[in-house]
Amino acid sequence: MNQSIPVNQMSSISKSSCQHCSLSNLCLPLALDSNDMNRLDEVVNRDRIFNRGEQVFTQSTPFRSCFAVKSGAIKTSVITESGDEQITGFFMPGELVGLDSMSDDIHASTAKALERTSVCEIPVEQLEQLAHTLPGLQHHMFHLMSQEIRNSHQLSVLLSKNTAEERIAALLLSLSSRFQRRKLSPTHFNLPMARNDIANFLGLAVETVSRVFTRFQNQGLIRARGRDIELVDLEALQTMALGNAQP
Amino acid sequence: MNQSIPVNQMSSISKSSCQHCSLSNLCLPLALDSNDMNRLDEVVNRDRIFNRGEQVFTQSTPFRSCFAVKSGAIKTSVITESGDEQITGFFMPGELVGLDSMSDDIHASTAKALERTSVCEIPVEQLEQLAHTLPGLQHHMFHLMSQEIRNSHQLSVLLSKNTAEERIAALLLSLSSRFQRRKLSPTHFNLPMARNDIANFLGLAVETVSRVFTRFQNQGLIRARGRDIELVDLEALQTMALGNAQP
DNA sequence: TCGTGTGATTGATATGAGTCAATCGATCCG
DNA sequence: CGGATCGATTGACTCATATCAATCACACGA
Repeated sequence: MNQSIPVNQMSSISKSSCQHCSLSNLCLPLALDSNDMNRLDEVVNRDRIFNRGEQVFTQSTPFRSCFAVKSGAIKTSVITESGDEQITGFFMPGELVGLDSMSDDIHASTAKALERTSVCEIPVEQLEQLAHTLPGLQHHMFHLMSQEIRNSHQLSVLLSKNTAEERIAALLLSLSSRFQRRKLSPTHFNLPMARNDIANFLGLAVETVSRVFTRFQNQGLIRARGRDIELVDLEALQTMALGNAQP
Repeated sequence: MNQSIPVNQMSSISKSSCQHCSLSNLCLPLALDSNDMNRLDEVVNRDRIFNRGEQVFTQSTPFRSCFAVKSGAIKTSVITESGDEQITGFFMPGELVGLDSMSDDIHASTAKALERTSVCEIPVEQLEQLAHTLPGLQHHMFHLMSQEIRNSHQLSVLLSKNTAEERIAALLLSLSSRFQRRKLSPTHFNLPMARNDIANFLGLAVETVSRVFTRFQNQGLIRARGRDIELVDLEALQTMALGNAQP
């Protein structure tokens, strides 16, 4: 159990340990001290690679693992009985995918790589066991899951209360702050997803998304060339995202 | 630790133990054997009563406890920065409220009693500790939270993909199945919430809700007099709720 | 180099649900 | 009992966004 690796050998595995992962301050290790991190290291199945469009897991198949995004991006979606897809989330590096099926036996959603993506696979059975041993990890898991609930509630608010413009402003700002957390530019980035995905996620038609993008561009709020996005007027976007505030 | 109560004394406390709660097969005890249930009993703050309209907890106040609904009903909602309310869920007896704030320090939502409601208060600190000791409870908590995520995703689907009629049909059926779980009539019940709440929850105007109710009534799908609802044609409602299935 | 396909944009039109406004019904209370 | 209040219903009109349809633009393989 305490088979930790001597320090002087660590550099050789730096790429494949939570300790040295550049995302350790965003991901699960966030909750652990270095001793406990080794325990986590032992159960993580590192560096699984998926190409754009490949499924990481599929709705209604047995649920065995959660996945932490290391690089790239993932979308999750549920397929309704009537056959249409609703994207339920976008996941960026450092974020944990699959929590909507925790302690269930089948996946409640499908996860698909939006671009070439590497993930760490964390078998649930061992994750639960570990969480049982390490109170900090259990606490963190609860935290992540409740955050996921709040995110989803936030989406519900967007969908039921906000206009197309407000929804898109909100999405752009959400992405922005997530890039910022990773020390990347919060104002200039590449959208990992297609217009279609944005539309689906926000409950809009693709055409509407397109129109809003050009409108934003004309108003000088953003500069967009395909997936290359520059947020020019953050302030204005923030006001926009807040919606029709009537005092 | 093993201070279980002799069997012959149990009846005297039947009203205030998880063991003898009629909801034990729906609620947290579901995950526990009778020994462990006593541990839970010790930390639960039983029989807190709230009158209609009273807040069980309030958004942005310190988060200390989750609440299990014993009787009555609760709605949870988030208030956006722009000041409007979005109801995020209705909670019926046997259901756990407050999971969206687990392991956070402030409440992410407000919970309000829809009618005279009694709840069991479960302090989170002790709940986490207990979950740490009892793997079954931890597992169940993960399960409940992931279920909450799925519910919220389901709501997102409704809000972004379905018409007013489909949303209302879906809500009625959801309530129906929850009454059924409690061995109550799945076809004849009293709505715990006002039209206004339904509208808010489903992202509709009150007027629309009203119109759909009367339309359903005219089509012979339901019989409604105020909050008294009878589901006359379950089949048709189910087809309706599935939405525009195009084969 | 040229199709060919996929995703994005733009325009014209239709519609589901929101908004505004009036009425109704029930409950409450002086 | 009669006025007041609150929730629910119904009607008339409006509007944001979907839908339908065409074009555009870029990437890719032959």
